[in-house]
Amino acid sequence: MSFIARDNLPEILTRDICEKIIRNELKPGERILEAKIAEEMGVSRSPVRECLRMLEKNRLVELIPRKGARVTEITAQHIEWFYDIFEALYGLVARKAAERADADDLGQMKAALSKIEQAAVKGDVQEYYDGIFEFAEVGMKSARNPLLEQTLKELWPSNRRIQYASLMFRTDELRRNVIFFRHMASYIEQGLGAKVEEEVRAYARNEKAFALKIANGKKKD
Amino acid sequence: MSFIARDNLPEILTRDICEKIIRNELKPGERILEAKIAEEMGVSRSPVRECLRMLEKNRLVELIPRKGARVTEITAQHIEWFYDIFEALYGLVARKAAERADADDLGQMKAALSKIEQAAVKGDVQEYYDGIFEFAEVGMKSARNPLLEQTLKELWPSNRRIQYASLMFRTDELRRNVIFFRHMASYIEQGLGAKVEEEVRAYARNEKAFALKIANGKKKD
DNA sequence: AAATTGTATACTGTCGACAATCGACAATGG
DNA sequence: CCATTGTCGATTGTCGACAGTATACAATTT
Repeated sequence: MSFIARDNLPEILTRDICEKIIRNELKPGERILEAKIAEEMGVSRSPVRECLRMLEKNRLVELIPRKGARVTEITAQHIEWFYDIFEALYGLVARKAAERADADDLGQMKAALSKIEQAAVKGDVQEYYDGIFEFAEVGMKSARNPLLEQTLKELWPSNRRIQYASLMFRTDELRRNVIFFRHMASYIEQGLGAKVEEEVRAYARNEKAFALKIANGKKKD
Repeated sequence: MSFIARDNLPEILTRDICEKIIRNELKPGERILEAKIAEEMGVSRSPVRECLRMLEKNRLVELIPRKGARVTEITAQHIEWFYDIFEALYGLVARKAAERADADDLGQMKAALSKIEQAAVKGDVQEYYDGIFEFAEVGMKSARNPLLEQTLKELWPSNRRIQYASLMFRTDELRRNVIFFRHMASYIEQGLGAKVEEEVRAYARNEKAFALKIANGKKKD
């Protein structure tokens, strides 16, 4: 009765390295050697290569032909670039979700919302972020655009990477941000597309400003 | 003195298959067998596998673990999904381009514009599309957001695939669309971000409607 | 000493072979 | 006759080996 994860090797490797990059254990600019990873994980280079392609799709590594893989940089500029796209795409998600969410979607959204609220009260940053991603996931599902969903999910690791840096500075912000989510859920329920879109965009700009403040605040490290 | 293309194998394969999918020589839903491609192209399966990952990034094939690759479907829904994203992201490109384009950018943009205008007059659809993509490329460069650029370029093959279907129906439309591009160029030059953005979004909605009309017009085929 | 060339070596790119898995169809039992 | 299980062929997943290329460093020249 073995419950061996029947996930394939490349995905396991990807998750592992992904996490290391997000947690900044693998530093920006650092080289990733196929053979080294392969040996560390006890597999051959083939699955490692596929894993690197996936990480490239997630913008966590940069693949240069015949030169190998490097962990991507993440400067203030990168953060700006990311959030500008974030704003546009989640704005779209929000608007469409308001148009198309059904009762089931709304139920899940409220569940995610209360998770966020409780986490904010407790000051549990980890659970707070879990809740946010859950909320976002329901939103994407409600928007009924799988291509958009896929595109955003590929950016998800970048998002987590950016947020990770500001995790410990966040505790005070949580309560303020909860308000955004309440508004979003409410507007979506009422089908107010334009309003949610603006709410989400405002949230994105807010997040961007916060992430930039942190990034600039610690030039060292 | 051999002028062998020193591009790597995977890219050559990718271009080849990419073109076949766009031209509908490989049909939606059709399976792509690694071994078959490998033999046809006289290479081993390794480069073919990498090529398939790239095609997946471009949304031209779908990769299902242990089941292989299939050419993605492209229904009216897919077209809607695509253009909704197109509208949001190119809207962003346009706005940022208006903020950031320099004299050099504007020069290149005008060159692309006159290429488009001439092609429209001649009714040369191929050159028209070349011009459009050139215009879009300058726009993306001007927007100074490499992440956005990368994201959009990954969607580029999908764009071409959708357009390909309507290529032959387009001749009349060209002149009308040229007006859009004139406006865009002009607004960008004047730095009118909000105006270009709206112009681009209108253009996207226009394209979407056209592509949908074609797609619905020929349920057969 | 600075610039250039040569050379070793550490990688990535590609290959062919083998293992694991899936799907279809046949065999078996109810 | 239907459902279940077994088997086979086709196809993907993984591997280790070798080929080819970039990089760092030493040797050579100016």
